[in-house]
Amino acid sequence: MDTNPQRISAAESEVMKVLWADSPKPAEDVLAILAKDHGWAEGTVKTLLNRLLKKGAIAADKDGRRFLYRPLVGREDYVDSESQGLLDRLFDGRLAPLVSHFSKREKLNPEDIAELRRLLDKIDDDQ
Amino acid sequence: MDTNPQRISAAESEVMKVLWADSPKPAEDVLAILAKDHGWAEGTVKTLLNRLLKKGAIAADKDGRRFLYRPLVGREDYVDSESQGLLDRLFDGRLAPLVSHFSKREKLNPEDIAELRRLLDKIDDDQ
DNA sequence: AGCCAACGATTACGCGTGTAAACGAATTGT
DNA sequence: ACAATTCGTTTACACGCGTAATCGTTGGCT
Repeated sequence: MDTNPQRISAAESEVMKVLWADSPKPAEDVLAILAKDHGWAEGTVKTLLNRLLKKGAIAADKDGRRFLYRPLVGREDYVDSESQGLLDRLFDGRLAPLVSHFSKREKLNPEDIAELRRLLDKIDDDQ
Repeated sequence: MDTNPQRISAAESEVMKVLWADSPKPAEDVLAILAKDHGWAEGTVKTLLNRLLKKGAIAADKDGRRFLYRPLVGREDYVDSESQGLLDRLFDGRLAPLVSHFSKREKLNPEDIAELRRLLDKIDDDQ
């Protein structure tokens, strides 16, 4: 059971990031990285790993005395649902209004614009 | 006190949307809209208005026996912090990777692409 | 003057989350 | 074999949020 996609919280997503970057990994390695990056205590990381397990977002495979954790939810899927959600909530589900917003806020430098243009050209080429 | 910008939750943002659309408004009007759109009870809307007041996101001006509510936080600012937050969390703070992501997920139709191109051209013209 | 209606303020309550500590079982070193 | 260490599991706890109900006050109506 648990066919339903459960939400991954902000703190949990930090754990996912670590596993997406390289997995499978023992809890120890995950802890080491998150302790360094976020100052999280061991218990915190353990809790997050367990919650992710319950949510079906990761799996744990026994490897001798310990477990190796790996993501079940793909990073692309996660990123997609998060960004689509934001677009839906704030920009009528479309990208252009978001870009327009950033432009109005002067958050686009010429380099960004050039990069976007290259991207669009490439998309056209591929199609 | 309360110089710090407090976070606006999802439900609260629905109230903000109503006030951004047209304000000032008495609670009754806000309620009417949200009851219709989301089926929220009176108490729910009152709570949300109060939380927004405490957070400093809206103001209430006495108008006879009731209050008229109006936003203090601008919609643009809200949209900006939300979208910048997402970009920072998922796309290294940059727009291009997001657009690239959408393209890979085949969420960009030719019309979207054309619109983006027009946007970029317009930005260039303005600068 | 007293009661009712309207409206804001206070209180409630379960769930998810951030942040851990404590507990228990298994393994390894002595 | 026993103790210490190492992992995973269970329990904890405060806070924000979604979702209201109830309380209290004030102004209007009779």
